[in-house]
Amino acid sequence: MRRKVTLKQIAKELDVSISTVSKSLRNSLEISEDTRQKVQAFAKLYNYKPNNIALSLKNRKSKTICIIIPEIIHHFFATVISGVEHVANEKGYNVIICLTEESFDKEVLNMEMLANGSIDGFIMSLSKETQQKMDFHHITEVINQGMPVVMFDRVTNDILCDKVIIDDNLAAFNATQFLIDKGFKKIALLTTVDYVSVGKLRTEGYLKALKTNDIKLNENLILKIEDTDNFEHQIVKLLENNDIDAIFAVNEIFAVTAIKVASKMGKKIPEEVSIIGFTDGIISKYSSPSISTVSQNGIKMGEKAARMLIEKLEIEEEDYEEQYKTEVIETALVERESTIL
Amino acid sequence: MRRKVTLKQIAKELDVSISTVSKSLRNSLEISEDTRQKVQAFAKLYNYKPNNIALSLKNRKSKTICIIIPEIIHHFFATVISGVEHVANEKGYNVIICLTEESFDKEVLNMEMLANGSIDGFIMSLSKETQQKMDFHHITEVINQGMPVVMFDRVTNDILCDKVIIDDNLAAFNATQFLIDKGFKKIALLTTVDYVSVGKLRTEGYLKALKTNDIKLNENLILKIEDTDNFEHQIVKLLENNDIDAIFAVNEIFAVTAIKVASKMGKKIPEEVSIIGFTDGIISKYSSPSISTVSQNGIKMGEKAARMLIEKLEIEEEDYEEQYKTEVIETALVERESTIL
DNA sequence: AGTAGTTGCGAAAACGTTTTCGTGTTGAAA
DNA sequence: TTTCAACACGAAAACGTTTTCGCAACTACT
Repeated sequence: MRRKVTLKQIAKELDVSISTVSKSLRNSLEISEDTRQKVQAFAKLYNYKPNNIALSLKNRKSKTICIIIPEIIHHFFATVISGVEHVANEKGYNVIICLTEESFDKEVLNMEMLANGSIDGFIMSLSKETQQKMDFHHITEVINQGMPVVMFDRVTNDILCDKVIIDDNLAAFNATQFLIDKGFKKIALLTTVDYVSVGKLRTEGYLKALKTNDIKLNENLILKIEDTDNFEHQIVKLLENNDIDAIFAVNEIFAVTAIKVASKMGKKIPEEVSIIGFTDGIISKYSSPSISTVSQNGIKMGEKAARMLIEKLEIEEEDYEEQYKTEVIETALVERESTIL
Repeated sequence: MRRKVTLKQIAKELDVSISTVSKSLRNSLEISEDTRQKVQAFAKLYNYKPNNIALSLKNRKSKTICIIIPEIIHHFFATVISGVEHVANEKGYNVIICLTEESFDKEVLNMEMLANGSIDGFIMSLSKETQQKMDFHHITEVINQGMPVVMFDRVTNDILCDKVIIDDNLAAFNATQFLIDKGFKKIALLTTVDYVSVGKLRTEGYLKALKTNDIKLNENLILKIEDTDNFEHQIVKLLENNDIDAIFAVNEIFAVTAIKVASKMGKKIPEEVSIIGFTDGIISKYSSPSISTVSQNGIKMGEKAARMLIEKLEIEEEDYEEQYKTEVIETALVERESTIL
């Protein structure tokens, strides 16, 4: 067990000053060729690597960013992390993850914990509880301290910062329009409760599409699912009590569950009911039938968010100007087996 | 934009020494009640929080652990992270993630980068390339520096350290035995190439089950899939050229793909072919038919690994004794629709 | 020989903590 | 009045870097 060697030890060993060692290793011309060689050889021999923590303290930046998400066992968030990690790695940054488990308190705690030098900036998607409470003081706090924050997917207008989103409204509109263009008029909507920002927006897109096409809204066809644990019977009821020819679901789980339920009820998909989901995850891809879906490119979102954050981080203090952008990532409709041709 | 306040600033403002401030905040009896109150009030007012980096440097520990995995867009690894994060959080540790994308070089780079003070220990699962190369110098290096490492799932006997695994061999044996007990004798195996440690072990379990039950091995029924991108046609061929009544797949993707392929070929599942997968992920759960599978509790593995690592980290230097454990996490067979009753 | 410029290096400060040790002041006991 | 402990606080070192500045010693020019 050989502890890591430090500048001090090298200096002592070689009987020079710490400064000389440091400069030699950074190839400063201030130091004679001779000494440099000697120091470098010694450092290599003992496998010297500068201590990151000391560097962080000195430079007052940790080259680490934190991504805060509700949960990780969720394909979309996993893809976002992947995107973030990818560009972070490329730019020499580390990524710390924090899971809020949809809890406001954990979100606050995590941010407070890390905002004290450990990290240089945040990339985050709000927890459900935070969205419900509409309490964002922890975020303003951090921003006021001069720490950049980039929000993605689940964002809020109450905070001024960079954001990366998809046009949930438009994407939902397009998906619904797609169904309408196929000739469907009795389109059910499986959505979340309204305080989930993306759910709300997607619901609005659905409504807009109906309106645009002069289809009368039937409230009975809209199912707002609160508890994501046990909602199959709600879908059963929806399908039993209504004559439905297509379903638009605001996420994968809702979509695949609808398929399962419908199949069990003997409805053929897509012949009798067409289904479109949201989030192009692994479920949609491997489901039978595979699910047509609005693809929300998590990797791209993550990459974009990371790029925006790092850009902010690397602006020199003096040329800093407060200016926030909201980037909209393109979505696409991926046609698979759950919709008729 | 109010920069974070430091001990120094408080000291200056209150006209006392830095030591006094520090002690007051830690409620040292050395400082008079009066001064303590004053300092604490001031600190609270200005929302003082100690700088983590400075603490890390001082204490020579960062309270951060790193988890290195091949990829994150993979249900199993996501669950492991979730488990790790959960106990890390509980114990006051942060989690840094590194993705190797199955690349040896990235694995080495990441470890070297972080082993310099940034983190206190590693939790890792080997990349495919590393397993193929059998080059583990980067890991021994880190361990020699006195940094604890816990390996999980994809481990190697060449490294002495704590490990968390499932009994892949036994689990595969049981799954195969389960099929045999149903009366099947023509059981195909969809597995990986041998250098993937878990794939190899699972293959061995399958072979053992056949042997134990005196079923003659038919090499044609074993498909070793190398390229995970485009292997459907291989499965098609397997099913076309052989009379098969059951399939054991060493992962979810293989299993669900087998289902898709078989269904397309008109084979009824589970009536004509029963299928068992490995890894109880989201695909198996939501596939139609849902897939019977060997459940490998990622959360538990992550939790266990984190606990083992943190335990090592918190042992006092003097009572440290080199002793490594390998924990085996229980697996279970989850019966779903892809196997007959 | 005297001056100016170059070369090579070291001391020390800084980043923000914690902690050990020292020291001056007070109060009480002898 | 002297002595000593208790009290309240500050100086400084330490963690491991980088960087500024200062200072010798040498070289080269008048």
